[in-house]
Amino acid sequence: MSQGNTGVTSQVVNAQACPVREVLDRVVGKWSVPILIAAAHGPIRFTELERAIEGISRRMLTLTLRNLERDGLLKRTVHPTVPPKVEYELTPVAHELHGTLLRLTGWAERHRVTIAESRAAYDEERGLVDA
Amino acid sequence: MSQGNTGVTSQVVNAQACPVREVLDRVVGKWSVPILIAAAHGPIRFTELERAIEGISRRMLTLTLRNLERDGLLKRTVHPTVPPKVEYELTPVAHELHGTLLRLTGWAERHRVTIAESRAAYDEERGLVDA
DNA sequence: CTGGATCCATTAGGATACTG
DNA sequence: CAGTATCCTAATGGATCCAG
Repeated sequence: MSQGNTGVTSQVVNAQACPVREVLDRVVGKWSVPILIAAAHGPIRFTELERAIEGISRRMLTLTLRNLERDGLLKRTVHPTVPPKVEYELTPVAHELHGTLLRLTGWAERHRVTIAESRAAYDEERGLVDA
Repeated sequence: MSQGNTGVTSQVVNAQACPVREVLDRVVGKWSVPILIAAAHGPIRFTELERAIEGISRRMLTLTLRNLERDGLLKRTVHPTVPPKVEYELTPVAHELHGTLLRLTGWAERHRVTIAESRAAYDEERGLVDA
């Protein structure tokens, strides 16, 4: 049991995670998750996203939206009205990811206190052992 | 259906994703996922991780391991032998995350070709429409 | 073997101002 | 409303050398 990794793991992680990591880095990037979750309930407008996420800059919202659209995770629809109206919605591929993202945030919610405590304890041991 | 986001989403994303995002940024960071997956099969040594992940620098491996240990996701065991032997293994909290991480990489594997194609198509439309 | 420390290049990302 | 462009700082991360 203590040797379950020797020689096998390297191939699993190498061959699969490497091309996958590029995808994941993009999809699970800093702002991608909240955007995908916010857009999961239906088409959502630029300004709505900007307010919903709070903390995101207009610049990063634009950049992340572009990347998600480029990767085929978001569908961008421009309504040629005045003032302009642009809506973003998940593509089928992104919808498939939604459940997993909820699991991810669910896990984070359930354990965020425990994690914070662990971090505090760790810092205390190393920061001011006996001062 | 096209208005499912108005006013409701903002609270969902704000109140939940914000504290959660800090946790996620750390856990789903660039190198955390491959490390957690590689360590899921049982205790694994520093050098084994270094070879298994391939592309990670010794520095980033150390830093990410420290963060994961600090957050209580990895348990670090030092065997006082010579030469030293250090093993990392998932904590129960991290084990709870493992299934979700596999879903995540599974999704990335299934769609990475589609995503690459989408990206290429997007670039072609904008890069050299008729040149 | 398992790191820590330092230096340096790249990139992410905020602030701000401007536009169709 | 929905962006784009520019500037500038902070963080990321590789390379290298040193150490218990």
